[in-house]
Amino acid sequence: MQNPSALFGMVSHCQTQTFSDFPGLSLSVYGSKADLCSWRAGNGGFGSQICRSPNETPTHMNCASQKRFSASEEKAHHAAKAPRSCLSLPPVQVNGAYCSEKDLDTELGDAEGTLMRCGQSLLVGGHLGGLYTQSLHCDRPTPDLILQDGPHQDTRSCSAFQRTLPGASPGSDCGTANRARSCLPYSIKQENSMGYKISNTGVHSSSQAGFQNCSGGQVLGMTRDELVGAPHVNTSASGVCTVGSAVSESAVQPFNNEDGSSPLALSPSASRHSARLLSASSLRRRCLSLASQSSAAAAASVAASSSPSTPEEINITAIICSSSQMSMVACVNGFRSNLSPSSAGFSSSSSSSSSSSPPSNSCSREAPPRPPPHGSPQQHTLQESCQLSSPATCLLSLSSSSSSSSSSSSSSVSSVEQEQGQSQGPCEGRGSMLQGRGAGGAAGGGGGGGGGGGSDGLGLLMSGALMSGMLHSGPEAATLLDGGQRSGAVLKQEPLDDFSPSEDELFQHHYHHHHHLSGRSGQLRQPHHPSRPAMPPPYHLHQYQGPGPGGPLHHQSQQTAPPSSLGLKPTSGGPPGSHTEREEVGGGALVDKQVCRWIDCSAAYEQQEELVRHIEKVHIDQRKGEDFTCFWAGCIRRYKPFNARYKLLIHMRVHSGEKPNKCMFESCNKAFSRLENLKIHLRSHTGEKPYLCQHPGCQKAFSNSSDRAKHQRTHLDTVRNPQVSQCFTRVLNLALLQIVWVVA
DNA sequence: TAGCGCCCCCTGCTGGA
DNA sequence: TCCAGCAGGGGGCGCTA
Repeated sequence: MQNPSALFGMVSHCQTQTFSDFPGLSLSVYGSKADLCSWRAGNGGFGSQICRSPNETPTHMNCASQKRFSASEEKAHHAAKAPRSCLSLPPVQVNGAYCSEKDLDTELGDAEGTLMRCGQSLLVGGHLGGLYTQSLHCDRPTPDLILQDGPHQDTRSCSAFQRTLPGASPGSDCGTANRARSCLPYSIKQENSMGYKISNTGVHSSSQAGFQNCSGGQVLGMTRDELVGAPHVNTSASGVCTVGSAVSESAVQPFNNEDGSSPLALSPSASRHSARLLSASSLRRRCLSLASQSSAAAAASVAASSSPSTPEEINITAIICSSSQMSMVACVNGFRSNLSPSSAGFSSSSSSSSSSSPPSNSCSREAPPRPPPHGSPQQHTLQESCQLSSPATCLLSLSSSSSSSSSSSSSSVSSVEQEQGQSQGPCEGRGSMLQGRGAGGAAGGGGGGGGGGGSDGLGLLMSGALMSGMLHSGPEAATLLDGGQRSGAVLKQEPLDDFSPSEDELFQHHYHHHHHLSGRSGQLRQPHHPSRPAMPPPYHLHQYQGPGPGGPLHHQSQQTAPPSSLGLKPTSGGPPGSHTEREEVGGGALVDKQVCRWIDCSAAYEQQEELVRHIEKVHIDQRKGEDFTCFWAGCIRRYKPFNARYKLLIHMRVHSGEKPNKCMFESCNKAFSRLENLKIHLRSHTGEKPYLCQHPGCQKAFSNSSDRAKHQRTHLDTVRNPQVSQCFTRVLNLALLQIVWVVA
């Protein structure tokens, strides 16, 4: 059998950052959904041949997903991989020490910043508490040494540590993208895949070049449109990289879904590098998973740019430039959140960020209620007492700021936040989402939430640092640590989508309930949010008579149990029964009611079946040709539409608790909302394990592909490199010191 | 032929043993 | 580490207008 080292995982959309402190060491971020399954068995010697030839086809892959390669996918693969070729690599030197294969075999596993020989793969991210484990694969078709996302199943995100050999010439066989990065050994390539688009090579290369060449400060000072429209930026003198058009493409676009468009809408041109589009959420996960790596990278950049004229600039630039795409985005967002629409200088904004806002993202439930809604954004920022360090918050910040800059006014965002603040205070249960939005909205609002945003960025880095166990002690560090921990905690949460549900949900619900509850708060809400996507039709379900006998029980019962119905908890897709409320009926008995939490709907039923019918009839069927968006309060999808009615229908089972697929085995009363899950469950009865490990020589079988994927990653985590680990340890320490210094 | 519904498969994540 | 469950996304297939 052919060695499955065929590396389909490469995608041209990548960014690479080099560290002047470590000549020849650079960080690249790759990504592609097409990075499917394959790994290197490791039988090649150091500097051995790599990769696949441009003519190789996916049929060479030893991959469980192989069969899934459709013609279009293959095309995508070929388009993406064709430019790549394989070269033999000589041993390379890292910080004065040559990396031997032995080194690679023994030290590389911990992931953060490791070098690999071309063709090798390794697992990264596994140390992040199981958070979004990723793998790297070295597939550098040039005489460079790369660590790059592995082609295994966890292909949705990729990061790579690329080490370029000083003086090495770009691989002649490199495609446009490769040439782009090869020509700029000290550059950053940002993955453009992020889902939506990244189009063709030409565009990519140019944008990538822009990314590689622009300075962080420049970029941060730019608007999203500028980022998009100005892919070419001069290279900073230090060679420190850049957030450039890559950010605009991969970071901004994916998260800028506030227009109500599906992710696809953001991709006018199909990507030739990715057979499948990535969801924004998955992208964020990816980015998050790279946090720790980015920390190290950040430190490297910090070291590289260690001649700061202004601390803020230096630090921020370092942080941002050094971050992986993910955390880079987060940091950018965080700092961008400090910028007003007119956008003051980057450094100044960052300065205000670090000085005017608490470094820690404390979330105190005892925080005083928010001030009146008409405060300035800055006031808002300062008054923001609950800034969870959700990276998604940062992402949202960017999204919000981006969208707000182009389509919605900052005031609109602020007003919503203020509404939220008024309605539920800064830290109510839904906080993680709402605050995320809050920060994001603040960012869009022109500086509001800047502190939070800035902290978020730091939080991400700290989070990564924490994961690496390299924190320094001290009050500042402790503060950051707290933030970082929070960040880390939030990182594991379901990523915020393009925008928080909180705004509309809260508004809708609060508006609705406040009206129904005779204005408990007495604060009138604005009926519309200008930046919101199309809202569900006004069903006026107050008058709707449900299909069930007696019709729906209206929500007035919420007067006695409003919290759950207000979606204050991120039940998002949450636990079955989250739609259930307990209502006191005549005689004092408590009866569970199946409450419809569709926006602007207050129907409640005694029977789940009635609720299911209600949802389907009223909320799904009436959607007709509209996008299939779930407007369930607190739904984690944040109004992101499904591409098919059926999928919305299935999704609604999450909220309704419907589980029509029951296990037919005796003594097994389990039921499932999806047939697929039932089938998987049945395997536990039958003992069927159709998923076989594809690793040569491994005969393990699994009942589901997920387990197999995890297992297969263990095969990748076999190489280590002590030198590189030391490098990144050092880099990480530097980054942490820098962060502490900035905050202090 | 396009649109739609349905299904299948893959994937990621989580929790528990 | 493995098992089990949940849920989303992409794509294929068949039916229908």
